[in-house]
Amino acid sequence: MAMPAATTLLAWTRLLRAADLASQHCAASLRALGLPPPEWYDVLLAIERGGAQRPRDLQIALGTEQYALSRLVDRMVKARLLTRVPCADDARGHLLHLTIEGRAMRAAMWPVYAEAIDTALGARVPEEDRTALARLLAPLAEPISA
Amino acid sequence: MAMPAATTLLAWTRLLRAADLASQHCAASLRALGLPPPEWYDVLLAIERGGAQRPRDLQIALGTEQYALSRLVDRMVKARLLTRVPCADDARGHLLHLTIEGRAMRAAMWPVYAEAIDTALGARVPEEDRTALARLLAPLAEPISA
DNA sequence: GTCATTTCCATGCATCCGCATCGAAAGGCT
DNA sequence: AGCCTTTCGATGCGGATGCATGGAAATGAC
Repeated sequence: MAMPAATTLLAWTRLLRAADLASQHCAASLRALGLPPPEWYDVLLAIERGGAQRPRDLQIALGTEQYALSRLVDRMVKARLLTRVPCADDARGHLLHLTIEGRAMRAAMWPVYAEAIDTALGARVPEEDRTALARLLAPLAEPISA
Repeated sequence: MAMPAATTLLAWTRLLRAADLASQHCAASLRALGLPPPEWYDVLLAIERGGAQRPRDLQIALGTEQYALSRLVDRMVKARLLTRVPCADDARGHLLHLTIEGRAMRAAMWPVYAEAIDTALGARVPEEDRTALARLLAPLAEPISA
């Protein structure tokens, strides 16, 4: 029945609550300005940094579900931020390229996204504690049962 | 443009990733045994601990959106775990009572929920670090802009 | 009392998610 | 070559979410 230790329960509830509040705040900030949700930014950034990629690669990098990414890409293509280009060496897949508007959108989102992150996290935890927090969270940011 | 500090970005990504992995694991564990999702447990526990409550109280205690809770309660009533009882002193609302099955369900969920929490968190972070983690997360678990 | 405001909860509608499954191509085996 | 298995990505369908709004009761101002 493995009753978790009290410290485990406390860390658990705070972890979930903190992440929920933070991501809520971030999504709300973007939405308030008519900008797309955070996931869009993550996709745009990943492609801008890593160059054109295949859905599978993005899926792994971003930790999303396969079908979720597939549909997210659908929406972003429809919004003309991404294009699907047939893949030369694998006819099953395709490469995701940023459009000009895609780059522009990422640039437009960044200040808002950054500000939201700083309000939700940076401004509420001193530098030293943020470092410690990142260190303590490191093992938890790895896939479970590793 | 408030470019967040590097430590802020690192803590940010790990916080979101860690919480996502943890809650995914927990939801998956329950689902694998045909049990309801974690939110149901939280509602059942809150009522079992605090006695019959009004939706508004639960909403605040659990940090959910008003409409989300309303529909969550709908589902739980339909599943016969909860009953809505007219409220004597306020005809707008009602009190949420646990049914026998509600109590039984909470009891049935707990071992699985507990095991999942321990696997996702307790077993991956030593006691000392969990304490530190809880302390560092404390400010972030409070509503933003407070 | 009357009327405006606020609180409490539900719901229509569009979107999004989760699960299972599918078709198609690639890779492996004999 | 032929066939089986694995990988890649999309999608049908039911259900959940978010947003806005609705209606009804309570509260407050006068």
